[in-house]
Amino acid sequence: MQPVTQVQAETVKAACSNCNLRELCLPVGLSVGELEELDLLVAARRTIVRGDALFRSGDPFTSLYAVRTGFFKTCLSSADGREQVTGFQMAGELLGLDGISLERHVCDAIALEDSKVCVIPFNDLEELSLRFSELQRQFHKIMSREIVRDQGVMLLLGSMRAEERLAAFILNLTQRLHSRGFSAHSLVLRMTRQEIGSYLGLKLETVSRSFSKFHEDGLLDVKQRQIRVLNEEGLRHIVDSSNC
Amino acid sequence: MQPVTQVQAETVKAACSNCNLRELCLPVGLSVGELEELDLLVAARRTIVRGDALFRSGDPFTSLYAVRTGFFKTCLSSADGREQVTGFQMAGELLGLDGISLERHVCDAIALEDSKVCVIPFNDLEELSLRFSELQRQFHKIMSREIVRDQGVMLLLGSMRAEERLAAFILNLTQRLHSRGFSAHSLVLRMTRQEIGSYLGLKLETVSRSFSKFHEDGLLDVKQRQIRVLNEEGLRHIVDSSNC
DNA sequence: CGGCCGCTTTGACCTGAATCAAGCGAGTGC
DNA sequence: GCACTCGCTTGATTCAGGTCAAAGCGGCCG
Repeated sequence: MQPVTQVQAETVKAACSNCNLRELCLPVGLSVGELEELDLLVAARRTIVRGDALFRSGDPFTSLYAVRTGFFKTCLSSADGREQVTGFQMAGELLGLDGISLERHVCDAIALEDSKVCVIPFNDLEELSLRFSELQRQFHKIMSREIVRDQGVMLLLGSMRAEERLAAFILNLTQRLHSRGFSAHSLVLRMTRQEIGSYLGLKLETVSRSFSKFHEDGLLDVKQRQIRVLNEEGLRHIVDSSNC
Repeated sequence: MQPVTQVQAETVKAACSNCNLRELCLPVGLSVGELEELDLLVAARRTIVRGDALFRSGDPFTSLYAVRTGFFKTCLSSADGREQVTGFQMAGELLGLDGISLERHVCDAIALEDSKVCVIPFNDLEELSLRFSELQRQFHKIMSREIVRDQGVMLLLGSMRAEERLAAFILNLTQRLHSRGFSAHSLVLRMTRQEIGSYLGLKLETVSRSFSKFHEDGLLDVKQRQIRVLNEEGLRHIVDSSNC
């Protein structure tokens, strides 16, 4: 089996076909044969140390990146210096979709902890998805999911109040962590209050105060970045109790 | 030429290959032969009268829609009754991308004036784009553009003040209308203050007050829904004068 | 060990936008 | 032509969240 023997140890371990993230990532629904071809395509890995950029706004777009381990933020900087965190990405999530449109990235992707990504050369991916309709379909679903996610954030930013936003954010994080095999109740925030605030359209003080409020109300245990959800139902109730 | 003779008069007129929107729409970059195949695919048109839905949240997803004439809003309704307008679409823009992910639409698309759309069966589109890499590429770019657009809205909602949001909105509308051959200075709003407010995360009174302010300051001529941009540079200055 | 620095919390105060309320204007139907 | 409705404007008031300021908490490095 040439394809396997010619790659290095780390790479073999990281192949899509035996990656424990494959049910969350691009390979969903692919056959064994298709997976093997995808393995060939996703040859390169990259390690990004905390604080470094995977790509920056203006960089030529060549590849998509699948997060293997670690945690990222994406942020948009407008001409006048405004910065908006547009998302946080964890294992199994795809980065770089923004770049397809203009063949340049339009946002920055910054590692919030030491991270590893699989590099997916986009031309190769497009070519492969000309042959594998399942891959094409899965890729379209991923892009569409991103659009739906963004619209959800628009709903949050456009119509929720501070505590509702934070509650929704925490629930979203725990749910995503849970589906990756982590606890549904305990989490360690990888981002600052500032970054949470930017994402949620709030100032860091407001984020901090809302955390304190949740703590007082027995919904959360908050110790700096260590969060423990004590009353998930209560959080859920905050999110959709708004206009009643 | 069978393909042409077998379709009806209206349809011939509306074929992608001689549609005046083709430079804005899906066919960008396609060859003549590819365009002809696309014509066959986009067989159906639909007329939607003002106030009616093209699709609604929960509807099974079967097709994308390209706006031929008219004007739409898309809006997301959350479980608890919140409503958020997530976008306004005009000629040449694609509707329905949200549905790919779950094979159901997750938002409503409502016609704000009597409108016509081309119906693009999604399975056929995916199949055709297995054969035409240019079509596939163009489709990916359109999806990516939508992601970038949504992130721009997130920036707006997350970090701009009321008047900045409205100024950005007006500039965006005029720019899109202009690139469709309309005046860059005069426009007729197809949506209510309420709908603008929902899109911008503001209450209708705030939208109205901001319009009045722009009028006082000589930036706009506002007569109900008739808008005339008097000082585009001034509007632009408002948008990016925020945090200086 | 001690001091520095970045992040977070908390308090006091301020303000931009929401809310509440009234009236206007333009279409629409009778 | 008149009443009705719907959307828009404008004013008065309120309040959620922003701003400014100070102090606490770790972690890191010399």
